[in-house]
Amino acid sequence: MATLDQTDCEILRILQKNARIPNKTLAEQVGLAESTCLMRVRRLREEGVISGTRTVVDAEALGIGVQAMVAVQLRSHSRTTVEQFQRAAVQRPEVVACYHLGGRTDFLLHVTVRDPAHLRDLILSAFTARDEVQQVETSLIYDQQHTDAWPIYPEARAK
Amino acid sequence: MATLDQTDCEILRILQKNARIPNKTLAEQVGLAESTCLMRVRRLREEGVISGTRTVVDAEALGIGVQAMVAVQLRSHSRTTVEQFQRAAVQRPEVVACYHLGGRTDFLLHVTVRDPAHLRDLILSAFTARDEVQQVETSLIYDQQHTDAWPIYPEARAK
DNA sequence: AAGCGTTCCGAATTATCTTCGTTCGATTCC
DNA sequence: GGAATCGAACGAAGATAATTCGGAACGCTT
Repeated sequence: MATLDQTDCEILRILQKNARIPNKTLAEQVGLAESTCLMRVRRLREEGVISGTRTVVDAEALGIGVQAMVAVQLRSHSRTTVEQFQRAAVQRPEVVACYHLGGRTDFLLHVTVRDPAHLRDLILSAFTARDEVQQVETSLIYDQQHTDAWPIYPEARAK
Repeated sequence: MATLDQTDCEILRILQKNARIPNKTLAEQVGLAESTCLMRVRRLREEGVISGTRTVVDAEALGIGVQAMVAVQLRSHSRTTVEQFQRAAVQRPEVVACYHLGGRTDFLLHVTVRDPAHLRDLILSAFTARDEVQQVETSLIYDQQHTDAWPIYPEARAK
């Protein structure tokens, strides 16, 4: 499968920052005709390089007063145990991200809750209470920053 | 400032999943006329409830072969030290997210790299080498899942 | 019940997206 | 070498969607 050329990278960089930029404007910025630009974007979508679009919302406006990272260690690392915990974790609405890690901690859960009391309830009922969980360590998120575009490394588009 | 009503929540839930849904379709799904729906979306944008839109790309297609969470402990917790480290971390292109935490670890960095060698180079040169850094613990990300919509708690829209 | 503000609607306008036929340059195949 | 083929790009026309606008319905206050 073809690799991403410079124009593709440019398109991806712009679209990552703003998914709703008009195709017309995007075409101008990358120096292509509208139709050609549209074709490239469509191809990127069809090939799965672009997997979706998201609207970013303000956590505070949603009533999310507290965010935390919850590090979880499991008692056993059998496939069934791991998968069972993961399923339980991600189906909690408060859990917005679930990272399965190698190393000391097995899972890192990014949770979004109303307030400290809500956090406590969530952790006690959803994590600590589970049999397969050995240890839970919660850290409040004071501040978070996200880049608006992921890096692109040359020779990309493996699949 | 007004609170989010049920329709707003509905709109936000749909837009979080798909930022490029046509306004026409969105209006149908929430049971509003196009013009009214458009007005509500515009208001949400103006009020900062919607802070932007992002295109999600496939990490593998970008040449990102390895992702990791890097937990960093600083030697000092003075404001200047913390801010200095944070600035240095986020300006690295490989760092796509930087969480400032309370608790044992000070920072959690989500890094995206080509391969294990790249990871090693990044950690040694960007983190371990820094004076303000006391300890670094790296965990590979085996798997990650993100919810496609954050929870919305009643009585929202504080500001 | 009248006044006021808010929310909503639908049609007309404007802008954008998408398709299509064509051109151009590079590569391959006689 | 020269014709045929392929891929990528373009621009105009047609389809689709976004945006604006005047006015109607609703709920509250007075």
